[in-house]
Amino acid sequence: MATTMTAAQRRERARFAYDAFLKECPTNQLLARLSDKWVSLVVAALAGHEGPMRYSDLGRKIAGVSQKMLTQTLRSLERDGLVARTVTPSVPVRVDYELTALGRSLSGLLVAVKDWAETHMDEVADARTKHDAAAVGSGQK
Amino acid sequence: MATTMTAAQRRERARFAYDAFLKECPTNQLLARLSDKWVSLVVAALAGHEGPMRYSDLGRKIAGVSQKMLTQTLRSLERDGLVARTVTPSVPVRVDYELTALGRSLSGLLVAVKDWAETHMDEVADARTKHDAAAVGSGQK
DNA sequence: CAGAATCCTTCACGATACTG
DNA sequence: CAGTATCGTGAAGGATTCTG
Repeated sequence: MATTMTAAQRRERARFAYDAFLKECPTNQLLARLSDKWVSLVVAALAGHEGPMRYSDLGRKIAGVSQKMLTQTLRSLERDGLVARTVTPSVPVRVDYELTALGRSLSGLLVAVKDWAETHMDEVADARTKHDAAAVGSGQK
Repeated sequence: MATTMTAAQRRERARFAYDAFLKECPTNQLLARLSDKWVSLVVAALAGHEGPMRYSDLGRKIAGVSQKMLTQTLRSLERDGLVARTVTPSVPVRVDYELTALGRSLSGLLVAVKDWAETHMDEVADARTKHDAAAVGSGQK
C-alpha cells in the first residue's frame, strides 16, 4: 500500500488538512473520543501491562467500570485501530486485548496525562481550597 | 509555604498515595475533568497563543463552543488553578485568560494528544473503513 | 467467560433570553 | 463585552437480565 510517507511528511500534511478547533473537522470528533475517561483508563491499563489483557482483567483493573462501558470503549478502540482483539475459542472462551502499534503511539500521551493527574492532585486540591475560600471571603453565594 | 519537594519526591509520594484506576480516588475525578473535549480545546487554545486571550477570542478560536460550556470550562479550570482570570474594569469590561504555571505544566500533554489526533486521523479513518468492511463481509448485521 | 439486549434515570449540553 | 439564568431534550451510562 501507498503508506510511504515519513512521520514528518504526514505531520506536514496534517497541519494543512486538519484543525481540531473546527467543529466540522473529523479530528474534532476524534479528539472528543480520545477525551474520554474510559478511553484513558483502558489505554493506560493496557499500556501498563506486559502482554495482552483479558476482558475480566480490564474490568478488575479499572474499578467502577460497568460491563457496558468497558465493552463499548473496547469496541470503539478496536474499530479505530488502537486495540487488537483476539478470540481463543476454548471453553469457556478467552478474549485478549492489546494495543496495536497505532495504539502504542498514543498510549504514552494518555498515560502522561493520567500521571499528571496523580502527580499534581495536591496542587489542584490546594488551588480549589484557596479559590473556594476567596469566594466565601468576598461574600459570594 | 512548605512546597519544598522536588518533582521526583512528589512523584514518589503520589505513586503511593494515589491511583487513578480506583474510582474512589480523587485523581480519578481529576482525570475525568481533564478528559474533557472542551478542556482540551481551551487549554490548547491558550497554549498556542502568545499572551492572554479574551473571552471572545476563545469563543472565536474554539468553533462550536456555546457560551455556557466556555464559561463553565473556564470556571473549572480557574478553580483548579490551571487558568488565571484577569478582569480589567474598563467600559466595556475586559477579561483575560491565561495559563498558570500549573496549567502550562499540563498543556504540553494535552496539546500532544490534540496533535496526535490531527496527525493520525488518516490511519484511524483507514482502520474504521477496514473494520466496517470486514464486519459486512462476515455477514454482521 | 465475555459479552448482548433492554430498561430507565440522570444530567450534560445547546438554545434562548436577560444583565451590569 | 462578558457573562448569568432558565428551560427542555437527547444521549450517556448504570443496573439488570439473558446467552453461546
